[in-house]
Parts: sequence; C-alpha cells; structure tokens
Amino acid sequence: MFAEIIINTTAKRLQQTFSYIVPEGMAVRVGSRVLVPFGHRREEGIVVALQEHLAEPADFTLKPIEGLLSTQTGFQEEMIRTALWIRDYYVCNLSDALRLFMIDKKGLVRRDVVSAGPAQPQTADEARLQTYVAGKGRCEKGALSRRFGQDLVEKALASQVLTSRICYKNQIADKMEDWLSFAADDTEAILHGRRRQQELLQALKAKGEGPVSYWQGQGYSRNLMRRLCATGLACWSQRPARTTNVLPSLARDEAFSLTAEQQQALKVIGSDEHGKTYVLHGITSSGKTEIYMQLTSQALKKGKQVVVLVPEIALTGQIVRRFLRRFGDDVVVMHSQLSQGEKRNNWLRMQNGTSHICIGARSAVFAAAQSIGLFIVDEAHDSSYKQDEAPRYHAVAVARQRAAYYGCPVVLGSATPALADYYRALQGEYVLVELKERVGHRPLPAVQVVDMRDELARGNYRVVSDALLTLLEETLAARQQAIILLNRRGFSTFVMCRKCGYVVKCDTCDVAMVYHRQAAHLRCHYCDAEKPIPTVCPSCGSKYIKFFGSGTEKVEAQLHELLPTARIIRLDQDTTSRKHSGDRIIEAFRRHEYDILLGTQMVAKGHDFPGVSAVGILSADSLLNIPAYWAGERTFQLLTQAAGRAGRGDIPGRVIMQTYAPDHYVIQCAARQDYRAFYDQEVQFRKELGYPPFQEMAKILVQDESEEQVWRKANDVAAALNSWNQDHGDEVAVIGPYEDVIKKIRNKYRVVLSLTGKDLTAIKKAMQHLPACWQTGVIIDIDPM
DNA sequence: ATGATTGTGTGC
DNA sequence: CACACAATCATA
Repeated sequence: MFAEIIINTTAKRLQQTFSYIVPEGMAVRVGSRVLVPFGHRREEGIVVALQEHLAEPADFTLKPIEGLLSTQTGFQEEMIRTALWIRDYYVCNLSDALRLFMIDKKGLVRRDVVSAGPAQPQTADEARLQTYVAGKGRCEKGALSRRFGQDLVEKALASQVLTSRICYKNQIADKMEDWLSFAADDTEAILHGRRRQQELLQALKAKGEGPVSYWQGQGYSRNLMRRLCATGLACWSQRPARTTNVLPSLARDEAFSLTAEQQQALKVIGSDEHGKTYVLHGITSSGKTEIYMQLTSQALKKGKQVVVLVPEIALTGQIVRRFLRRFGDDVVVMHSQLSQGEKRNNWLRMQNGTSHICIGARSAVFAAAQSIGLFIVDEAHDSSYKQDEAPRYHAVAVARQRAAYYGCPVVLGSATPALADYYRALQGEYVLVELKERVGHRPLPAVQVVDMRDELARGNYRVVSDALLTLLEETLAARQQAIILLNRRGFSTFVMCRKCGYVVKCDTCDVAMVYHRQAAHLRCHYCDAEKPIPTVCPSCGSKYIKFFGSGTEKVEAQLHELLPTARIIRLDQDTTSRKHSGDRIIEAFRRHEYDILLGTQMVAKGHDFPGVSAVGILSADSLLNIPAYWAGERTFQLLTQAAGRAGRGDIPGRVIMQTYAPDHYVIQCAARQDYRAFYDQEVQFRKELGYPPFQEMAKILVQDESEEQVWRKANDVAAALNSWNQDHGDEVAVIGPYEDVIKKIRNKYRVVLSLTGKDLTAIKKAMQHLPACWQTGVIIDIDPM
C-alpha cells in the first residue's frame, strides 16, 4: 500500500504530494496525520490519498511512513476534498487550506535538546554553562541561549563542551486515560483476607470496566487497584481519554408552537432531499431562531450533526443561549477565547460524535464531524463570514461545499439576504423561503428621513438634527431607551490648518489621523499609531489649527450638553478594547442602567433590547460613498438592521435616518424597510455594470515597502495575467494596476488589480502556476467584499 | 522550510 | 588555495 502525502508546511515549493510506503499493519487512512522521513529530517505529513499500486514506476526510492501521530485528530476524507476545493477556488496553498480544519496547526515540533559534552571547558563562562546543563541533565537550546547568550552556547556546542541532538515532540498524541477492567473471578481465593480488593473485584465484575478515575471516586485507591491487577484478576489498560462538556447549567427551553408561515418554512426545508441551499428571508422578529432549532431537532433525530454559524459579535447573544438551553450537552460552542485544551476537547466531541451541534463564528464551518445533516448560517449576509487573511474563504461557500458532500441542506437566514444569494434563489439555484409576519404581529418601526442639508440651512450645525433631538427627549420622558448609530469613532475625524490646509497624517499610513479627546491624542485607525495634539500647525506654524468632522466621542459630548439628565453609554472599539467589556456594556444597557446607547456598527448587530423604542442613524450615507460595488448593499443592510433595533418589545419603534442624500434609492428603500424594492434596483445596477452575481470577481492586492517595487510587482502580475488572457480568448477583464483607495498602510504601498469574468475557474488555475502571482506581498482575494 | 551542495569572492 | 558566504537544489 502506498500513501500520497502532503507535508504540513506552507512553503510554496512543497505544495505537492510525496509518495510513501505504508508499513504492513499500520492503520493509515486518508486524512491521517503521520510522521515521515523527509530529506535529512522528519516532518508531519497528511495522507491525501491511498493506492494499492503506484500509478507510474518511481524514479526515486520510496521510504516508509514512520508512524501515526494521532488516531483522533486526523481528517475525514470529506475534509481533504473540501481543502482541495478551497485551494483551487481561493488560489491558496493546500497546507493552508488543510490547516483550516486543524486546531493544532503543527502536529510535530522540533527541538534542539542540549546536554553536557565530553570536552573540558576553556573559560569560566563555559564551566558555569556546563555545570548548569549537567545539573539539569538536558535542556532546550532556545531557553539556554536566552539565559546564557547565544554566542556562548554556540561556541560551547562547537567545542563539544555541550552536545546537542534534535528531538521531535508529537503535539497531537492521543490523550490517554487509565482504565481498570474485570479479568477473572477469584476462584482460587487469591484475595483471601483482602476485603477491599474483594469488594473492588465484585464491583468491577458488576460493571465490567471503568476509568481509574471513576473507581477512585468510588473510594478505591490507585494503589489498591494496582495490587488487584498484580493478581491477574483485573486488568489495567490505557484508552483514549473521554471528553467532557463544560457548559453552564441553564434552564431548559421548550419548543414553541409555530405560526402557519413558520410551519410552512419548516416543511419546505425539512423535506429537503437534494442538499439544496435555502435563503430564509425573515424580517427581524419573524422567529427564525425557532425554525433553526426545530430543523436541528429533525437532523438530530436522523442521527446527524448540525453546524450553526453566527456572526462574530453574536457569539454571546440570544441564539447561542437558546441553543444551549434547548439542546444542553449536545452543543459545543467554538470561539477564539477558548483555551487550546477546551478547543481540542470540543473538537473531539464533534469528531467522535459525542456532541451533535457545533455553534461558532466563521471558523466553526470547519467543525469536525462524523456525518453532518444540516448547516445553518444566521445573518448570512454578514461580512464577518469572509476571512480577511489567507486563505480568504467565505464560510457560506465552504458550508455549501461541505454540504454537497453530505447531501444536506444549508440554511442562510437573514432579514437582508446578500444580494447574490437572493438572486440565486429567484433563479431557482437556491430555494427562497420567506417569513413575512412578525411574531405577535408587531408593527414595523416608523422611519423618518431627515435631510441634513436643510438642518444646515436652518443654522443647526450640530450632528444631531432637531427632529432626532425631539425624538430623544420624548423617548427619555417616556422612560424608554434609544440607540444612536454613527459609523466613526473618535472625536474629530481630521485635523487641518486653516491657514495652509495642512492635514495631520499618520507617519506610516496615507490617512488622516483622528482626534481622540478621551485619550488626548491623535490616532491612526489603520495602524493604531498615536501623535500628540498639535497646538500650532506642524507645517506653517500658524495657530489656526482646527478639528473637523464628528465621531462618537463628539456626539457623546454634544448629547450630554443637550440632554443633561440622560445616562449615555458609548459602544465602539475604544470602549470595548478589554475582554468582555462589550458584553458588560450591552448587558448594562439591557438592564436599563443607561438611556442611550451610542456607538458604531456594533450597536446595530444582533442584540435584542426590549426597552428600545427609538433609533437614530446619524450618517446614513457614510458607507454609501465607499468606492466599491457593494457599498449600496452594505448600507441597506446596516440601515435596515439598525432600524430593526427599535420596537422589539411591546412599544412601537421610531427611527430617524439623517442623510445628505435623502432621495437615494438605498436610503428610500431602507426607510420603507422594503427589501424587494431595494433588490430590484440594485440587481439592475449590478447587471448593467457586470458586477456579482452576474460576473465573478477577484481582487489582487500588491503590497511593498518601496513604491517602485510595488508597481514593478503589480505590473508583473498584470503582464502575466494579460498574456494568459490573450491566449485564452480574452474571457476575463483585467483592470489595473491602480493605486488603492488608501495608498499606504503601515509603510506598505498598496496597488490593486481586479479581475472580472463570467467564469474565473480557468484563470485561477493558471494563477496557481504563475510565478508573478506568488511573489511576496501579492494577495489574491476571490469574491472580495 | 531546511539542510546540503554548488558557486563566487576574498585574503594571503 | 583555504575559507566564508550566497545562490541553488532536493526533499518520495
């Protein structure tokens, strides 16, 4: 038997398979993580294929696999397939794609272990070093170098005062647990007079076997067990450790009875036979979570596992809690704050089928599983499902790929489905399921659009319009709560000299620095660099320095002046930098310890505040002006989501949207909460300009510290792509290279190219082999957003 | 990636 | 010509 193996390293030259002999009797399967000899060292390999005979006779000598690194943490065949798809679709390394499925990225670590050598030390330092090492027996070279200095250690090794050898440590070895099992009855009265051992043997016979820790809990000592085993009547063995779920005990949550509309939705998705993708378009509070849970129940009854994805921010929210309450131990929650041990434990529970439901953010789409019966993606339009570092995958695309293997449905729930998903649903590629009623027939919030140009004409220079101020006053008078959204943090967005027009910019990024009053400095929002607040113009020395634009801090200050009695809390990256501080702010607001929650996008997402009756959106068109094809879609989603925060309890909601473009269709549709009207216009625009979903898109970002180099590299990429394109009928439009919106971040110049075409499969395949695309600093982003 | 091999320049 | 260092190569 031969195995095709990929070495677990991201080196570009090693992204090919190597053949090895599988020794007789070694339990190697596709997906196993194995130890292989590789050149003059050993490496971790992942088996991607097995074959009886080599396809063609090898012109090299084959080596055998040395051993299995783990029986537990290997891959399923499906994962290998999905990883191969990710490599091809997102144009990345196979190793990087495979690593997405791992919790321990490296299964094997190399260490230089140092021990005392035979040579006599020549200096006092060497003598100290040798004595230290001899005293310890052996120690790690890195640690020794840190303690005694690298030079000394290297010299000592060269002169044989110390010797070193390479040690490999298996990081993913199966965790074992001691077990005690029954072997034979005491027919020859070996245990005569040993009462406790007799008792243990009887208990053991009744139960058959159990972990040593269990018997210890029953009051038998380890020593006693050892002595019983020595008689041969019981057996001591090692088995893979069991995993335990660490969940808070919560009150049980019972299934609701569904409305007719919900039942219909459940029926459509529940009777899926072909593993289709369902766009569950349900306005806020239309009861999507209950449908998710009932679908999950159905999948569990069939013995299948379920993967539930939620946006980053919603991990501590309602959905997760409701799943935990309803399904208890069957749920594992995956998030980045878990310890390595907890992650591994949860991963194993899904892998061996102890738990059936995995809830988590983006990366939970890679959950290990025996057999998946359903993928649920809540708020499927959310941009946090796209990873912003290599491999730049989209969790929905990966879920669909995995689901295709298992033949199971994918449910994309959203109040504002991604335009492309909705389009595919209307085309019949996906299935559209709509929920139009709000639970309890709550009315939609009343939305008022305020034209900020009029405010200015009337002499109101504040960020808060008169109408919004009135709404806030009324809300506070009625002892209700309000949310205010402003998509900019800090106090002022830029600082300019009125005499010479100089704008204070970041030293390493090509952006204006933002004035933060609380922290009393200027800060760059791209690299977090700080600068003192200038009192005179750094360029011309004049005193006419002025602060322009408004961020959340300034609005907070203005609101304090306008509404002195209001209790205001701010929620943005500045107030949530510490762990869990965001949760604390949200919980405090929910308990009505504050009247107004003011913040960036965070305030719009996923939280359910029953006491909120008013929402103010201070700059509805801030996202709209971003030069990207998705600007309209993002704006509509944000506005609709923010407006949906109003009136979730029994109080009817009121929303004010402040804008400079009151007639823009995105603003108009968002104000009417009319998804379909927005969709119809937006899809037309996309069609005319050939944007997704009508064409595929790829963005290539080139970064380099030298402005000259960045253009050279980008031109190389463009030349390679254009030349390929010409040979293949110009089926792809190569646009650029052109300067990015932000010319430089962290001292790296940025130049972009974009590709659009009906089908980018061929050019992506070509890119895998174009050296220009693999230069350092070239980032390929498929389906950018 | 990483160790081994080959190629190139430097001082005597 | 030895030696140091850089470029190149192979890993099954």
